[in-house]
Amino acid sequence: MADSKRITMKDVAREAGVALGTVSKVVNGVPVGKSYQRRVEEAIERLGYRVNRQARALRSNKSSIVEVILPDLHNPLFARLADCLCRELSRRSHQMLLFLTKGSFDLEQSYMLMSEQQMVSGIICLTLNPKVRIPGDIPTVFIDRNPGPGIACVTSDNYGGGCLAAQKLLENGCTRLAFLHTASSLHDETGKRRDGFVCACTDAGIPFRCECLDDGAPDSALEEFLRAHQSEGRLDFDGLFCATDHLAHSARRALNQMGMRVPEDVQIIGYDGAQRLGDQDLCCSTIVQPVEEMARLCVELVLQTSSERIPCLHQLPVCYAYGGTTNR
Amino acid sequence: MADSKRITMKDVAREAGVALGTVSKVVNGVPVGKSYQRRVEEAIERLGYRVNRQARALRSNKSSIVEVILPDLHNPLFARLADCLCRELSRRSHQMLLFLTKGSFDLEQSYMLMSEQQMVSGIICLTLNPKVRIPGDIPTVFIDRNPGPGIACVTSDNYGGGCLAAQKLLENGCTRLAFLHTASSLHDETGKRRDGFVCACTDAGIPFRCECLDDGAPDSALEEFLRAHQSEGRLDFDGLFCATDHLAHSARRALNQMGMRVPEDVQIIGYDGAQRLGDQDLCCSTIVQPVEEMARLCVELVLQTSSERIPCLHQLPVCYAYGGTTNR
DNA sequence: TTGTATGCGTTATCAG
DNA sequence: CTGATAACGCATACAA
Repeated sequence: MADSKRITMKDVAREAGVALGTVSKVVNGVPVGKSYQRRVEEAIERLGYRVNRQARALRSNKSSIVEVILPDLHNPLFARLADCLCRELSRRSHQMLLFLTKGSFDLEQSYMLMSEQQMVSGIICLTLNPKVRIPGDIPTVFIDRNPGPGIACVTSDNYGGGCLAAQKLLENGCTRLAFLHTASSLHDETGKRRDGFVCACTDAGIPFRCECLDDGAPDSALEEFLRAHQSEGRLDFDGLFCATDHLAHSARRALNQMGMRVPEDVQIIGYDGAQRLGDQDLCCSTIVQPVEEMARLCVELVLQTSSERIPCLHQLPVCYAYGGTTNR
Repeated sequence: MADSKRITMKDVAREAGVALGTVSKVVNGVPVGKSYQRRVEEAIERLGYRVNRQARALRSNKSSIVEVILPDLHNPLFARLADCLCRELSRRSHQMLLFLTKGSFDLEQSYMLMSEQQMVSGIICLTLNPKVRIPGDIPTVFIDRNPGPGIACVTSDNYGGGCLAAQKLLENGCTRLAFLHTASSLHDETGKRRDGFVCACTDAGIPFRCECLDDGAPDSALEEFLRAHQSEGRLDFDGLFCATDHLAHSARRALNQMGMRVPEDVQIIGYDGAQRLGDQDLCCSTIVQPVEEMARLCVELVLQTSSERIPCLHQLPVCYAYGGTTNR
């Protein structure tokens, strides 16, 4: 309203009595004569000049915007991820353009390709579609999905986490284990949670079973599963590893409704490290993903010059945390 | 890598054998000769052309990006807000550039002014700084903060919600009430939660007290408050309204640790409608904010042409939801 | 060193 | 209704 027209480099140049190019150099940190430097800086200050990023992007074919694609922000894990990514990008003078797919393959694909019209400097994404096509000429980092050689992937140590969950249940006195997951909670890299679990059980010579719940009606499928494994008021397993905290939480509730006590009758471990209210206590005993480190690494990888893309699969270590659904 | 250079309108024009301006018209839906229309569309399809939004923004001085400023995404309310805003913007062919301030006044201000270099088409923000300066020439919508005439503000009916909380506690048999909040949970519009609560108590002739907890160490301040109001194993109030679900959750935990039972000994109502794991059960009985509607309205207001900015304070209705910390 | 001129991909103006 | 042309704000190769 007040200032009807934008301040441009040309205005600064006029105000400082120098040429346009000189202003550009000062703005971009290119060395320039000492007195010119001062005059330009003063003019910038006086006029309140701010660089127009669109014009810069158009001209230099590079912007300070990174595109981030996630399923949603309801899942506390994704919310934390978005939070950390945003801060880390800010710290490195970049901005986050966020897209939410709700798991839709079509949306994943169209957002993925939107970079072609946006001139973003990179993409960080967590997609479900196993064969999403990526724009060839832009740095891309996947989370929990390994699209093949040359493309970076950041994930937690899912295999190790699966092992760790089994070990912790055994340490806590469990003798028969079970693993629960939904189809969507076990795509690509995260599928290794089961593999690690299975391996640890096998190594220990412990009986176990794995069950995949229908994504459509997980709650009723969950209840059905539990009833099928219950006889005379007891379950035929005493330790349960769930592929996500979300599932673990549902399982705990269903068990309580069936009159079973957690952790007395059955102990549960989830995966993610989701907290109840964002920054308070865990909602279950769990394998904690190092979200902050993962975010940092994603940003580092996506911003680094494409030349040095050495290792493409990055697995970050997880740890176990007590959250009330195990003995300790 | 594969395609070394971008496809531009010029390429399409050459391919279709028409002039540049004609392509632009087709792309922007401006009427054009039937046969030209077809030829251009075919060329676009054949070449896989996509409009360059930066160039468009530079030229037309308008982009499809809306800047959203929030404190963080750990708070489930903010996460839901960001989620809904993102979807709503998408639905209207816009993108969300997200900034997180963690409540820092400086960051709020600098992100607020960043729009000046980004050519965004609007700002939706939830800021704490009472006198943040807004860029004059860009549509801005505040959440939970009313910066004065002419600037749009979207909020839940905080006053009505405060009343409702008191009423519900009374309905559930409480006879002495208390209100708890932190400084940051009670800024500007949200302060009316207390006003409504106070008014309802006064009208009903019910004794009550209000207490402000130190933001720095809310947990210890909380405990101290509770102990001060406890004698012989009983509290001197039996109904507690907390300014946020977050606070309500903390209060419940602290009370449990002190050996008090919720809701038997004291009933608690929070504010927000935060869910435990994003889409599961409420973490306490609460006054639910209509987040989705608020997001929709924010987007509508920020995108509408600045001419018709009639009412500037929009209060959306809240409702009460049982979440286990009251009798019903 | 500093200044000048060109073009990034679009949109908008105006003359055919 | 169509086609050439001039900006938009900035970066950069090139000339001074």
